[in-house]
Amino acid sequence: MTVLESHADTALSKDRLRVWLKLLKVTRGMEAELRERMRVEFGSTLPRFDVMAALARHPGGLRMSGLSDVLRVSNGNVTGIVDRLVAEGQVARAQVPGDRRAQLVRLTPAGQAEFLRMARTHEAWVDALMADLDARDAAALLAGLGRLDRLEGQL
Amino acid sequence: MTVLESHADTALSKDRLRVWLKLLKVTRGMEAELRERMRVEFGSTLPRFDVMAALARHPGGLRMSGLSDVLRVSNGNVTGIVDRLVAEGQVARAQVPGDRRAQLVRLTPAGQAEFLRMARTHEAWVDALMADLDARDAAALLAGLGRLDRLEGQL
DNA sequence: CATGAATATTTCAGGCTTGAAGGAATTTGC
DNA sequence: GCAAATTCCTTCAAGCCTGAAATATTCATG
Repeated sequence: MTVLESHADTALSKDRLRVWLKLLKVTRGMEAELRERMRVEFGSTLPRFDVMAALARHPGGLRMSGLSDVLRVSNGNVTGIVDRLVAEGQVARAQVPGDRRAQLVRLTPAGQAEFLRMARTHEAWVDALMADLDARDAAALLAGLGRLDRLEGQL
Repeated sequence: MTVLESHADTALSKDRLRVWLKLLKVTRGMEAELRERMRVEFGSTLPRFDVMAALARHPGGLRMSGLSDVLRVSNGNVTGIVDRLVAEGQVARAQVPGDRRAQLVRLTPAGQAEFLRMARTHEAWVDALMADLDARDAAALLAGLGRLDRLEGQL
């Protein structure tokens, strides 16, 4: 950091703030659109879809705390979402042999089928929402976002 | 769109999905960090800060529906947040002369002072969280995000 | 001017989210 | 083997958020 940058409110500071505001705007906008479509098309929600996606990537199942870690969401939150998925029959809880505290959560066959249906559609939605992005734009965004992602980990 | 791109799951599709997932991860991560700091440092929240920021940019005040438009949040949501800000003394509701349906919401002097304090700190937090971003990165991100922002408006 | 349409806001149910507190089971250290 | 610390999960209060319904007021039109 040079002397010229050592005070707040440099041009760079302002640009970073602008990036943050745009990041928020774009992410919230896309999320709102995807949430609405999820609701109308599947009668589901993004958090439920996220849980199912995590379970789909772990065919052996995940513990509640495993879900909490993977999704970076509080434990209590996972409890509520899994409760609803169980009520819908998309997911099942099972005992963990050696540990009576833990629960293993797995997609049911119905949940697996439904997830595949949702995942394909969801991917197409994202693709359409990002239609303006060519391979170059995507690479540039991934690079920039990668920097932000790395820095956060350090906190 | 060329013939090669006319089926789902092209490399570009995958890249777009990757961008979306990273966007979500970075935004959620930063938001969680900012939320926590807002809570600890100011006993406040991002939604309340957003409302105050909108009002700070409109010294004449905003109607409830104006806030709803600017923040892109539902009407009912604004009601609750403004209720809390009123209870805290940061914001006041006033009658609109010609229209007894409407409410004009304004920052109180205390709310204005508190907002300035929060805004300065918030900007510094964002700056620090994005320390890895140089002017070039910021410009690239703004450009890429701008494309996503534009496309959404078309929905 | 009356009445039906449009507008501004609130209320509500349902769901997501957190942080904190609590209960149950396991692990650790002596 | 046992007490203390840790781990796993749930519960809870408070807040945010949406979409839909209800209320109140204003506008438009005949």
